[in-house]
Amino acid sequence: MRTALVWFRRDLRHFDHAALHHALRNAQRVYCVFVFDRDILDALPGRKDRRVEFIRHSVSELDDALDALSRKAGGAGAGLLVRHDRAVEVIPQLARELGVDQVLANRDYEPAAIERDSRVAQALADQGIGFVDFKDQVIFERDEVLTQVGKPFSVFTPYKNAWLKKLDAFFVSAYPVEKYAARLAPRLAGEGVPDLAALGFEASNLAELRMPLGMSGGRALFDDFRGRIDRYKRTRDFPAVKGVSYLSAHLRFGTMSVRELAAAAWQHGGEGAETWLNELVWRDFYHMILWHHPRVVGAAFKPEFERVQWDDAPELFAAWCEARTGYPLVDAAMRQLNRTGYMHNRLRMVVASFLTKDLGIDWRLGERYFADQLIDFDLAANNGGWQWAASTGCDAQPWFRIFNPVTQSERFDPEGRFIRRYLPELEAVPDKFIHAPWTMGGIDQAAARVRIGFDYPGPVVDHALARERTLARFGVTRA
DNA sequence: TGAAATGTTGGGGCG
DNA sequence: ACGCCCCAACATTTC
Repeated sequence: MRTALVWFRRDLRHFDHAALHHALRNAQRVYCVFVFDRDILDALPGRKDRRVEFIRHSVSELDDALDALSRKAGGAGAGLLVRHDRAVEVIPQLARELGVDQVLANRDYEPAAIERDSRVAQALADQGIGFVDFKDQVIFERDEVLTQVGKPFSVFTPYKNAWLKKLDAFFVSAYPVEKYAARLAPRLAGEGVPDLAALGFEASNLAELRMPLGMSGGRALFDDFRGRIDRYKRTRDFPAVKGVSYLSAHLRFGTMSVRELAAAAWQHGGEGAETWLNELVWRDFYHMILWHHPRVVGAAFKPEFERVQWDDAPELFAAWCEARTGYPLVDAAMRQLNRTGYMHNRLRMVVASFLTKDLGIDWRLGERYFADQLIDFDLAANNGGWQWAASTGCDAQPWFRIFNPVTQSERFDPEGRFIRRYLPELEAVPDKFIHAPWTMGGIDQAAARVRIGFDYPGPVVDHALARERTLARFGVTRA
């Protein structure tokens, strides 16, 4: 192979990169491209989108990093080709213009991406250009971890056991790119990373959030987390505490390498690191499930749950989205999501349980809302998480397991610190009432300077009543 | 990666 | 001292 084109998608880094590694090793000249795909961008719900900014920033950092990588290896510098177009058209066109022999990319397991890649591969094949893809974004993919009878797992724990048993240094070793980096093609004249406006977007509040972006941001977050990983198991469920890694968006966009993270956790050992590694296994699990069962996009994994009749309750759904359910932990969580594009994982479970089991609303509506809002949105993990909470998924929680939003609040935000961070109107409410402020009498409300039903809503549903309705609703799955 | 209802046990108050 | 009752604490079952 003489020349190659590496197509970056959700792997926005210049290190430990499967496709880049293979391209540099096997071709004499390697071009790199990123496409702001109009098929994706044009379908986004708004013209302010934190993800587009995250990507744009990360692409820009990648562009610089490729240049530095080339120079360090004695090359003449390099850069990323950036296009704002339909990927299905521009990739084959660019490959032809550059005269490459092969296009290389890292595998994506989402149905739409599989369809896109197969169309690109066909168009390339028509021009006599090869297309190859590599495992990069997970540790084990597709059929790599199977049951003893050779079938894909649908229960997490045995999957995890098999996954851990199979793990060894080989599967987490990095794909080095330094040795042949001088083969990166020199930067072409007139190339550059478009600004946000050129992409048709406006600035969101991402800059004020001071979220660490790009490879450097992922690195900084991981360096910080390594110092806390031993406490992960004890602290991860408390949203007011800095207990989790905050690396989800970096795993989503590949600004960190999952191999490096898994290797570090594996080598570190101890219950904190093991618990965190477990979360990376969940990620592999849901990607594996999505690849084997693409029908979970839009349908319950367990068919009998398609019989569940969800309520059509647009007012309640709006109250959930807009953080005015009257349950402080739910509302604080939804405000965190709306304001930052992120939500703590414990709270994702709480609000998902609340939407499906307290409000009786179809999990697909919640899934779609998260898909629109989350900066770390990943189809496989989001769908898996929602179906888990709604009890419709593989290895989901049992349908009669219904979170009590007040108990969850008492348990995981005992002093209401997280609640007050996002609901300043409850600032002066005493701890005793912070989880269920509607239980305050007039005197207490006056003392707390909040009028329930005016400054802060009363509960939109009664939990005990909603629980009974949900048990009845799910009864249809029995027979 | 629950919660609520129901069942059991045992200490202490009390006639 | 004894039995009875209450009820908190814990365990088990059910959804």
